[in-house]
Amino acid sequence: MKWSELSDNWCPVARTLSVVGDRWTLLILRDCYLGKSKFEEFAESSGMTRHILAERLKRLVEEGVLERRLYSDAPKRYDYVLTEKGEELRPALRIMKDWGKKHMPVRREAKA
Amino acid sequence: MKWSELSDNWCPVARTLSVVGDRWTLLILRDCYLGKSKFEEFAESSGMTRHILAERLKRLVEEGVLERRLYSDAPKRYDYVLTEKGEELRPALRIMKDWGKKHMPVRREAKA
DNA sequence: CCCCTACGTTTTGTTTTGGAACTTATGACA
DNA sequence: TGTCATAAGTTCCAAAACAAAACGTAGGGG
Repeated sequence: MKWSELSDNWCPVARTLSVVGDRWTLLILRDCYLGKSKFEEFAESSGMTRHILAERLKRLVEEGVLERRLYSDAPKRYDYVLTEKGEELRPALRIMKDWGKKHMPVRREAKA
Repeated sequence: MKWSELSDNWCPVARTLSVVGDRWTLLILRDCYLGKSKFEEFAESSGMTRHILAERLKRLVEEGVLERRLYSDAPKRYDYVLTEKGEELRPALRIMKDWGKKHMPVRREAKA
């Protein structure tokens, strides 16, 4: 089965994961919860490639998790802010943060 | 940046995601929370390929999220059960379930 | 004019995934 | 004895996703 077919799965967990259950997407949300909103901020903070970042942002906007907002007219610049729908995933990230702190100690040097 | 380098990130969310933040892994955990434990159960329930399933189970065992358990001597058969570490991610899945119910309605026919 | 910022897109080569067939060990049936 | 079924994987190959780096675009500042 392809991942893309998951958005109509009977299981609500699967449908949620069809939006945020890939590599990187939840890291974008983490940055949003930390107050970041700009493309360059996400790119630098997460270490993901600009290619993938652009794709994921597009999808998050399509799904109504983020909103693309014009914040500068000249030159045209857009950033990304959480919608209410996006805010409601915050508790899940909080649990992952606590779980990581407890169960996933850093072994080598931190990189980013 | 490669995904595999994420396990030593400074951010505990990133470290958590280095284990469960890919396509399919959280779906395995969902099945575990629903009481499933067998390879064939996971394969059928999630719709993922056996190839990927085997890889993900191996990783979850390595990370101490699941435990591989001999449940039949002849023929040798193994299944997978949650450790305490694995149990502690359950609340995150619960949030995703609620989020999916609220924000991700099924559009077409359910498949699996 | 030329360089800087910032949000992307394109290109190229590598890695991961999807799908299906195959393996191994055993029990059940006839 | 031979054939079928079960269950946990493994192997193969083509297709899709990804990483890295360069390029594009639309101003602003010196």
